[in-house]
Amino acid sequence: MKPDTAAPRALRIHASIAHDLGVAIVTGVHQPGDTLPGEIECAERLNVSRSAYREAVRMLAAKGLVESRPKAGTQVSARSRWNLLDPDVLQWMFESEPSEAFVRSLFELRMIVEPAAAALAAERRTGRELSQLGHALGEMARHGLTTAEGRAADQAFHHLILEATRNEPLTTLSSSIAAAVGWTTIFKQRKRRLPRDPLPDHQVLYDAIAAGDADAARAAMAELVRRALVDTEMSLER
Amino acid sequence: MKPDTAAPRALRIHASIAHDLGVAIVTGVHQPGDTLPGEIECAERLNVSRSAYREAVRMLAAKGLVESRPKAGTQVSARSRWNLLDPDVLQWMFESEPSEAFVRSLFELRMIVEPAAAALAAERRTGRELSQLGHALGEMARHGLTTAEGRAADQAFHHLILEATRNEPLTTLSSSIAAAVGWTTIFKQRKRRLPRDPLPDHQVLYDAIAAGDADAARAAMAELVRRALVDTEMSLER
DNA sequence: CCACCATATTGTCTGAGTATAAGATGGTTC
DNA sequence: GAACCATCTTATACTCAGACAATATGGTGG
Repeated sequence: MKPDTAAPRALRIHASIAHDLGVAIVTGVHQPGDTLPGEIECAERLNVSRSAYREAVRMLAAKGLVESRPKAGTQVSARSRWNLLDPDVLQWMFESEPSEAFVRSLFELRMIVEPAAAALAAERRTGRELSQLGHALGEMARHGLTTAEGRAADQAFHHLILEATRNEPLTTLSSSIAAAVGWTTIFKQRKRRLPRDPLPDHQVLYDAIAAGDADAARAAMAELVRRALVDTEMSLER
Repeated sequence: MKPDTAAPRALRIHASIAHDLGVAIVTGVHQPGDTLPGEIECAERLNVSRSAYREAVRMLAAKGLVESRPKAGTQVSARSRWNLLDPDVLQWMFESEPSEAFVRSLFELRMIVEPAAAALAAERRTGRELSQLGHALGEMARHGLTTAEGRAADQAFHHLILEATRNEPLTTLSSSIAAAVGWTTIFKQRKRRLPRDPLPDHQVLYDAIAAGDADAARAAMAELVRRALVDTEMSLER
């Protein structure tokens, strides 16, 4: 299987600056309301051209992190203007120990959205999707969650459920959050033993979706999210 | 009262190009997978400099609408990569008659999220927030939903509820969607008589939140979202 | 209190050169 | 012969530099 997306080997300069600046903002190095130094000064300090720096700032502005105006300079926006659900912003938050309050907020949102998504999927999944779901479940069982293949199957499983909801915004939302949260979890936890076998819960969820039982699917997914919260808390506390 | 955000009088060139290109993409003029003409050609065609055009593309890339790579050019990304919950993207979608399926998806998501938010708000609202909520409700009653003041009070009412959830990501999500949907609704409907007085429903919601009754708040908000769906459908069908 | 103005800062333009990876090319292996 | 792999070419985005324009701030004067 070839990589589905040919990602650039190294981040472009503008992207890497956007990343660094973005991280600095979400971690509070630059607080909301702060005015960044001028373009010329920043660009020189980073040893990049003004255009590269400007493109980075435009990206952050597109994500609501900063606002630029002539004469006023570039300010860090109020948190309420940040696109907290932007995949990049989420990733930046999780790159450096997000506050426990934020993580809990995110899981609170997942707890609202994902069980509802599972219920929709149970009602709308096609036969084809069901069989793909079954295949992913089988792969998870074969390889286990400690292998790359197993984790890929896990992600495929959850992604298939989202697609089965036939709801694009909901799919976007859930996969963004899951990606950011899940990535750090598996990264920090790879040595640690998983506290409990997650497969039975997945099996229950699969059965509910197969049966078209929305309520059972909702309950099973709620249990899975609850487990993910526990795992994430463990990996963040240490 | 002075304007809370000093918005630039006119959109900057890069922002206006990002807007136009963004609309062209979300409306399908440029389909996912399409490769845009080169920077030089596009910039010339639009009579702008390459840097302005590039900054526009960078903004769209930050929202997941396009992907640029040397030699390959700039491609419109698959819909699954779009940040459908980005406020700008949402606004662009609603600027030109979104598909009914998309609108229904959005309301399906609201129907999942907003009642849950109301329930959280009922449990967590402070006394101060409650009194502000009461004030907003009073302003709505005084001015009615046909006046600017009344609509401002309505928005304040709903925003206060979101803040009371103490959940930033959830607040971001709901206000983005509500802004995009609400904006088009009031715009297209301003001449039309509102089909039913929305105030009683707001009153019920307020009472539930005041009483700290999560379930009642959930139900009341569900009713409000249902009404909003009807209003939006009416304004889009015509 | 309002109107005006100076000026710092971002915004825009031009033009040149570099780096990347796609796609063609040709060679190698089964 | 066909499929695979290494190499080269080249289109394209990427980066840089420097100049000028437009904007809105914050002060100044009426």
